[in-house]
Amino acid sequence: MRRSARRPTIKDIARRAGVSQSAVSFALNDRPGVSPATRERVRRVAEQLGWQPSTAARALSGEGAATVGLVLARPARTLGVESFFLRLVSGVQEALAERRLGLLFQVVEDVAAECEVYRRWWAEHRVDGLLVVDPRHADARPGLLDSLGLPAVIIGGLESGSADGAAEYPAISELRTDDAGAMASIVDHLYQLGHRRIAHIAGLPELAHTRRRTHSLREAAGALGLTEVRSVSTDYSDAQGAAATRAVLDDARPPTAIVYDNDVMAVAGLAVATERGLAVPGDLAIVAWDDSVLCRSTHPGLTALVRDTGAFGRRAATALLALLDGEPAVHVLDERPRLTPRGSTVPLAASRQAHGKALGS
Amino acid sequence: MRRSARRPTIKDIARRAGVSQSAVSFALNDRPGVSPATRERVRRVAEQLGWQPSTAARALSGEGAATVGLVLARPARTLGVESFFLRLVSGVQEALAERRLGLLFQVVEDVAAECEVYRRWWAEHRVDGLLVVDPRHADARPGLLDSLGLPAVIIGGLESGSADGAAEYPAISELRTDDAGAMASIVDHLYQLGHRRIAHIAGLPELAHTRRRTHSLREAAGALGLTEVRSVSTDYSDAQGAAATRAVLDDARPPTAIVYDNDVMAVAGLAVATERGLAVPGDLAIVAWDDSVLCRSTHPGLTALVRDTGAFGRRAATALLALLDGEPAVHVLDERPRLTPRGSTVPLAASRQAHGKALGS
DNA sequence: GTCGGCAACTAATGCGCTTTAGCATCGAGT
DNA sequence: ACTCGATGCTAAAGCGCATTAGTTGCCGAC
Repeated sequence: MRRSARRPTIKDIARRAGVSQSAVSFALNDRPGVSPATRERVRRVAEQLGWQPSTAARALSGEGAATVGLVLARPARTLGVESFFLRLVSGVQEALAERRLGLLFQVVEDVAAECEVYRRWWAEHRVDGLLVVDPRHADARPGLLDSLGLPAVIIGGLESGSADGAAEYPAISELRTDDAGAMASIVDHLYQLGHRRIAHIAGLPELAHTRRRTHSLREAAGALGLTEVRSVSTDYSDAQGAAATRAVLDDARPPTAIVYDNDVMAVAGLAVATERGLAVPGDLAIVAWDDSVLCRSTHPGLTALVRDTGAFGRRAATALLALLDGEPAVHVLDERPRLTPRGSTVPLAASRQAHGKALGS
Repeated sequence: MRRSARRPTIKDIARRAGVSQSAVSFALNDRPGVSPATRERVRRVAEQLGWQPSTAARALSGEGAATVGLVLARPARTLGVESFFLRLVSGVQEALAERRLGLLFQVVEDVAAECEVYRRWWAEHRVDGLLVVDPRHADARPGLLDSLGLPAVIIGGLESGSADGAAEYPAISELRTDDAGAMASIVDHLYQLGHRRIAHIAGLPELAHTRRRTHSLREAAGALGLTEVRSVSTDYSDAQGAAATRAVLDDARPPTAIVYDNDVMAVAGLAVATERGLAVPGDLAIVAWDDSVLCRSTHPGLTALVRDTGAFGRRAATALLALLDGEPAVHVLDERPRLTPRGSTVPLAASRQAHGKALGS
């Protein structure tokens, strides 16, 4: 078995450059105390040897682990089609790469396990900061991370209420999604198409954004004088999406438009509608929250709320970098997603009015 | 700004337990040299203090970084619906969790960047081993990792040819997918349904498994005396899947069955068929390689090749753990995925024979 | 009764790096 | 001429752990 090549250390560089180790350290970290000539020479030797600082040694001497963590708490069952995360992570990495930060990623079953991971990572000195996803109502994680002194960015934002721009915790930022604005744009869109009865097939009720969307639907509908709106919560799965669709369609006064909290359920809902002989968009309009290839592959294509998930991740990571640099925590609102109309919602004039039954009062 | 609580160290434990630091180290690492009583006492103190070994310190004293790496080389554009990876990673973590190993995850644009990441991780001492995905024809990565002395598991396996069980590199294992067996089962299934002209909408041509599948299709078809089979390669996107579908359907003698290398393209292909007025499965049978919610949400449901991706990831991680323990590299063949028939392929008797045109000669 | 040998520990070293303290050297100021 | 203060460097300590080389105390063997 061939031995692995030894990694070069600053000692090797020092020897080759004919200086002390500390001089090398100064030179490579842009610290004063070395002449420009020496600095340049050391740099060249380091380059030539392919030297990279050992993160372990750096971490040990107090520099931090050069790593941020991201834990995804999802039961394995729910990991279905999840285009969101990979794109988010991809964006995150773009921002992290500039600082050569690594991303420690873990999938766990639930939030309790997630908290354990945070504790362990903290004690093990593994991460400098965290990206927290799927914020929940009365979320215990920000408090925990604050007490551990780990900077973090809450991706998605916590509650709807405290949009004050002030930080509750000194080292925990929030990147909020504009759920209220997005929901308003959906409701407006549907209203203008003539819809008066709207159902919202939501995701997990404990998630903060589910609560925000549910709340915003009621607000937006109220502003337009609509009373026949309802939200039903699910676990985001196609099965529950289909079941919820059947439930709302079985209503005495069924909705003429359904808003789904993810693409998977929207597609499942479309299947249910087809199964029942309901024409989409003629008898039922469908809107999906979050676009993906699914929304484009169906017949008709599904009107969807499009956001640039990569950019979202990039902004979240950038916010974390700012925290790591010691800047104060911020609460920022992300840009509003755009509603992209497709075949599943169509102006009244173009829809099959002839049926008469298509739209509510 | 509140200071973060100090992490307990082995020194704290030593002080509280009234022994030396080395005794603590021995006690906690199950090394001889301490009495059972002392060992127990030290353990209790450690527990009480919530002590966890600092990975940085461990790594520095030669114990490895307690981390494995996984790099995904995909242009951001291609990160569409990718249920496979999250499930794979989820499985990987289950196996890693037992040893408290972390997973360093990175998304990059291409294989060149991937290799750079490997080099950097090696130099930075960040990982003990790697999981390599998307193995390619004439892949440079195994050679690189071997020269760096980093153990690795090639997920999916390299070439079809060298099924000799022997390892080319001493610390690089392969977990092969049984593409040949799976393709044979698909072809058999279609053959028994009466199909004689089969098209294969493949993925990226440079991927090893694409080559294996393409090759296996020819083999399996040849064994049954079928000559009218073809493979078309794509980038896995819905767009190219649809385009390839149109291309093969435009053929003078179009296929009566299409096998898609992923679920996204299969759904896109179904949409194309519907668009053209082709009945599925009457006029065209569709098989998807890899199941997901997509295949279940369409009408008809898509016959798919189902594999337990979580278990696959678990096996890969387990193979890596074995390597890290110093066991020799192995080349193992993973279990054959099961073909799950759904509405998109139906026995001849049940399909719309009346049309006559449904099946080829 | 002495000594080898073992059990149970402690002391000390090193991993690769950052950082503080220390040490020459040199030019400028008085 | 001698000091002062930069400047450019080296020596050494320390981060938290594993590990190797002692060090003690005790028991059995001779």
